[in-house]
Amino acid sequence: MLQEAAFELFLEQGYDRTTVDHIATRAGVSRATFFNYFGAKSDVFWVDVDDALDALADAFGQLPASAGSDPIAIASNALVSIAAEFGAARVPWVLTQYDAIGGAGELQASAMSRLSRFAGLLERFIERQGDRSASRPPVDRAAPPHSASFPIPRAAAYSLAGAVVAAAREWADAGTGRGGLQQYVHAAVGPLAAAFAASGSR
Amino acid sequence: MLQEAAFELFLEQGYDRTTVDHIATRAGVSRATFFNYFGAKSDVFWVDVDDALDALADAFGQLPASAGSDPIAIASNALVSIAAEFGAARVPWVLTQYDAIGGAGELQASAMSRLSRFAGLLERFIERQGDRSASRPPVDRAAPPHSASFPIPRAAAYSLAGAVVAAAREWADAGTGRGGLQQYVHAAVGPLAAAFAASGSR
DNA sequence: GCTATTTGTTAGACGCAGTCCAAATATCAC
DNA sequence: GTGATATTTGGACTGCGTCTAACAAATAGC
Repeated sequence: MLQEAAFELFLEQGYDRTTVDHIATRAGVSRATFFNYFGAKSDVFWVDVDDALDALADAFGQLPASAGSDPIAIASNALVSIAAEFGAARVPWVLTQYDAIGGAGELQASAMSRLSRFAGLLERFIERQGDRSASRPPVDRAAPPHSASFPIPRAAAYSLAGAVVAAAREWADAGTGRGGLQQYVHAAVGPLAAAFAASGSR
Repeated sequence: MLQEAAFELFLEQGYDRTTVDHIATRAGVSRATFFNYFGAKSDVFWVDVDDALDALADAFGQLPASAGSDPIAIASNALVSIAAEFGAARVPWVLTQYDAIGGAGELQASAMSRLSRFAGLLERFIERQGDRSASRPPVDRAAPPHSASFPIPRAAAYSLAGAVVAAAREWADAGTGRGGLQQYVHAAVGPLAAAFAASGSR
């Protein structure tokens, strides 16, 4: 309802010219109430994505630690699985409308906290899964890296996160014949899972 | 000088309690002058990184298009090469001090524009290099992706960008025995170059 | 049903980043 | 030194986000 009011107004008059007061008035509440529901004006963009990140955190929390399995492949599969819930009709509104409404700077500024959370979830998951694998040495952070000792979880996590962002952008840009997000995520993360698996076994 | 003033004050009283007025006064100029040099308060964090991105854009602009060469490997090499300019003593100040000064939210909010620029440079470079390769079909954005037709430049660009971010974080976290950034970047992007090369040849 | 407590909304004050503009000052070329 | 140009300045302003006390609505207990 607040989100709907915001989206209507953004389309009518652009993001920058829409104030929080406008949104609150359109929704029939006070401005202070807006801030009870959203931490910032730009948070209205991210409801679906934040929900998906919650779902991902839940999914990771429920996967048992599997000694010997490839954590990056497991993480990739979880990503593809979450992506399955985003059919063609469920593109986050802002991804298809941001050109029309302006506000790309704000969108960008607010995206990083989501990306950072996402990468953090991936990293911690990969680390946790990887901790059960007896073949991995402790990470030595005080020394310059050699290829064999670079902490794979962080590089893998950030790369996967980047690939998923690329997939989401392709999906959003694809127009009405886009199908679901899953195929895009699968295609984008596929090469990475293989690469880090090959790298981690050295 | 404005940047130095800002960093002193951030250390003395934290990012949030340091206003632009404080910074300007410390530097002996007016507040309006601060905004002649920086678009936003948080831009003081990013001078070195912005310079590095400029250098990367220059490097990409000077590399000739090479038909048949692997653009991702070339891009990776360019990244490693730029990273060579960041010796142990040249860690961007904010990467080592952000815990001490607060302001992590602002740092994050301002990071995305840099990351987005970075990924865009990579993507356009890879596309431009790849355009000379007769073996690549035109990208069909209206159809759902299959592995063979997924637009590799974007996925590769975003993944590489992510990997570099991971490398930079490792580097910053590594403490005083860190050495230069180059080794970290090399280790992080290595698996990716191989992955997308293998994926692109299918 | 009545009272007390808890929860949610509101109006308004405030600080501050960022925008904008006209006036003041500094710099440059001749 | 003069005139043109460039830069800085002070100040007004908007809007986001924070905070608080007052008020309203919902809930719990008797």
